[in-house]
Amino acid sequence: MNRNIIIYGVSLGALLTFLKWIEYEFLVRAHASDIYMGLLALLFTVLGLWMGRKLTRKETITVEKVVYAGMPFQKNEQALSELGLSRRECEVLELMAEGLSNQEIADRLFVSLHTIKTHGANLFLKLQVSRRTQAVSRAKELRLIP
Amino acid sequence: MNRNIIIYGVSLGALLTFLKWIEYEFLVRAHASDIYMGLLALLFTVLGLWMGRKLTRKETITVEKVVYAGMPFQKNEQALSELGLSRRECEVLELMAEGLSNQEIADRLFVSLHTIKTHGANLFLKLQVSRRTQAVSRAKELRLIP
DNA sequence: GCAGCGCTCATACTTTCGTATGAATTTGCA
DNA sequence: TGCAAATTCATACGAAAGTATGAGCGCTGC
Repeated sequence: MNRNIIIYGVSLGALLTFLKWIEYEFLVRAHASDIYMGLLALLFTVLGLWMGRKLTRKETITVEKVVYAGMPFQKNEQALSELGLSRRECEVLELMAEGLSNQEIADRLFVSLHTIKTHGANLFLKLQVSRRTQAVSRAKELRLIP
Repeated sequence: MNRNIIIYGVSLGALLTFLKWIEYEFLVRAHASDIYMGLLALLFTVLGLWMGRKLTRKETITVEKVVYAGMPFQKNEQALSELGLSRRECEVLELMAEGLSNQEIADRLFVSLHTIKTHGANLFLKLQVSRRTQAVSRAKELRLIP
């Protein structure tokens, strides 16, 4: 186990956490009273990044190695954009991963069963699979879902 | 997305990082000059745990969900024996998680499609689900599969 | 021995899933 | 504003999955 990677893991974890917090707090709930929590997360980020910089002058590491090293799940946005998955397709994929049937997904998203089937077909095409379980398995590989 | 879980994830991540650092530094390399790095990791840990406590006063979350959200997989043998899954059922479950169809599983295990369906039915009964995707999702929750 | 369990296979039926194809509507962006 | 992409809905059919039920075989412990 490389210590540099460990420390970098913490810093990246904190950074990603902060970004997620920003997204959630400012775009979804907008509870101003909790802002200081975000600032603390920012502090985490800065400290972590500083430590990471200090410790990795000599060695360069890949991001993949770190994200898997015990940190909370972070979606692989690059793979996501490369695949060209749309917002709705991602939602369907996540619900598929929870084990919901097409009908249940349709009810959850307030659309028809046909729509979910269409999204599913496009999803399978983009992920190059032919069944929902394969899609979930592949999406996990690509870190599109936890 | 639950913010509490995110923050808890960071704090636990930091804690685990710290423990790993301890293990590495004191048991493997023992470089006394780098101790302040460990202290910073400890600071991370304390801050993270404090934030986690502060943010989870109202809601309680299970530790399992967080600790295993990126840790190396270890099969939950206790849950396995409590459910009473047989060896064959476990094999089928694992192959289901890989996204294989019943027919493919049958071919892989050199048995008939009927057998796999029977195993599947028993599996769903024991896991209290009704579809393979749900079974995989549930098995992941119970840490029967990675 | 034999009862119990796991594994196997089978038939028959229902449900869900996946594919093919077409089309209307909405949305994001140049 | 206009076009491309995304989203939505639909019909129809074949494939896969799931349920119900029954039964034979081999191993293990009492």
